Amino acid sequence: MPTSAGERPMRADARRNYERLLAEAKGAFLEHGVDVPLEDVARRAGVGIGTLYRHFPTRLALQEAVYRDQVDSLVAKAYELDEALPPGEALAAWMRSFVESAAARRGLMQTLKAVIDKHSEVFARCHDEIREAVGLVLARAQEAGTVRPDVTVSDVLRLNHALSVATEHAPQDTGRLLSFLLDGLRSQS
Amino acid sequence: MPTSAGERPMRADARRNYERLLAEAKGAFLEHGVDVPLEDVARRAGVGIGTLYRHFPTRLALQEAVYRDQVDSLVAKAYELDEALPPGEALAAWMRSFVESAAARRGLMQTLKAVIDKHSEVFARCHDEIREAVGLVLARAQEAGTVRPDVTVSDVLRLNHALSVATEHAPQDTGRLLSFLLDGLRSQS
DNA sequence: TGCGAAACGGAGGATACCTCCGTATCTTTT
DNA sequence: AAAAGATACGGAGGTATCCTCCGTTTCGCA
Repeated sequence: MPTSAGERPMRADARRNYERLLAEAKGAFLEHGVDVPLEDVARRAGVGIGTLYRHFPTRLALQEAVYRDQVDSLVAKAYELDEALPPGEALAAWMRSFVESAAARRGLMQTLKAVIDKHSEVFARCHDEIREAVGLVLARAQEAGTVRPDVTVSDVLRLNHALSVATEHAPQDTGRLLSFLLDGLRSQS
Repeated sequence: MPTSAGERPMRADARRNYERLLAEAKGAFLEHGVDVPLEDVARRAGVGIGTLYRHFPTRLALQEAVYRDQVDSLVAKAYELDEALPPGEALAAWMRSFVESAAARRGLMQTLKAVIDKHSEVFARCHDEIREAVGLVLARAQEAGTVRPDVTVSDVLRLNHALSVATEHAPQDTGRLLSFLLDGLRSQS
């Protein structure tokens, strides 16, 4: 969100730079991993390093911002699948798409974890949004009987993350492992 | 292993320094994470930075060496549980102990992953040992019918790792998530 | 158009990495 | 036991990246 929270709108140049930085950071992270020198990101965006640090005081702040886009699209996906599929199938489909999209974003899963563990404010917002979306899909799956009732939203998110990390460099195994996991979530033991 | 592979034994001072470095690295990783400055490790061990780099040319090499100890004890644990428990239960017990011990070693799970992905030689040795141990336990569980036959050793290791990373900072959820996972490995769908 | 606020940029101090080579220590030989 | 040769040590210093600080520039409002 390129406006200072609740205050007057950003100046035009500031907003422009913020957006260019975000876009270039996303590209740079994908190309060179999340440890790419921040000076490179600044150069790609055509701004000074000082400007980068003003907008994103830490590396994690920049990673969070990039990450936020992905959360948004996962949230949208959850609602979309909820409408498109029968209640018993949407959760599995969403988890599949989560894990697949994670595979394309190298290193960002570790960032996600760092963010989760840090209880950051940025994450808190994403957190609520994604919990709400996944909560909806999960509840329907449980009503439909395809997921046992004692599974929580946190469980789903955590397991998704776990699987993403594990198969980051072994995408061919992702499907099998996810299906084991889904079986586990289904069975009433 | 503080002897140069297959060649003449290390000089006494070299061996001493190697061992001190390893011990201090283990401590420093636990206290400050695996990103602790290597100069600190060298200082703690009472050697120069050059000595550290001679024994461990990269950070990963040092992490691998520390990690190796843990693999050894997990391998031992697998054989131990195989003897102590009925065949259907040893695998679950081993996975439980893996995940629990991982929780105590912050950051090292990420190292494990880096090592796995790198196909390093050091890992290759550990790899064989642990695959053999887990393979034994897994095969018995499959014979006993508590694990479906299409689960592989890689699956078990990968899932273990995933869970360890995911619950590194949420140990209270570890048990539940693992039990979901085990249910998934058991059910024939 | 002019002025104050906001943002920019990059120099530079600090930290960490890692190599290189003169010095010190150990081991073997006589 | 002493010397020679092999091996290992240590840390100075070049390089890379981080991140702050502040003089300069740009923007927006009146």
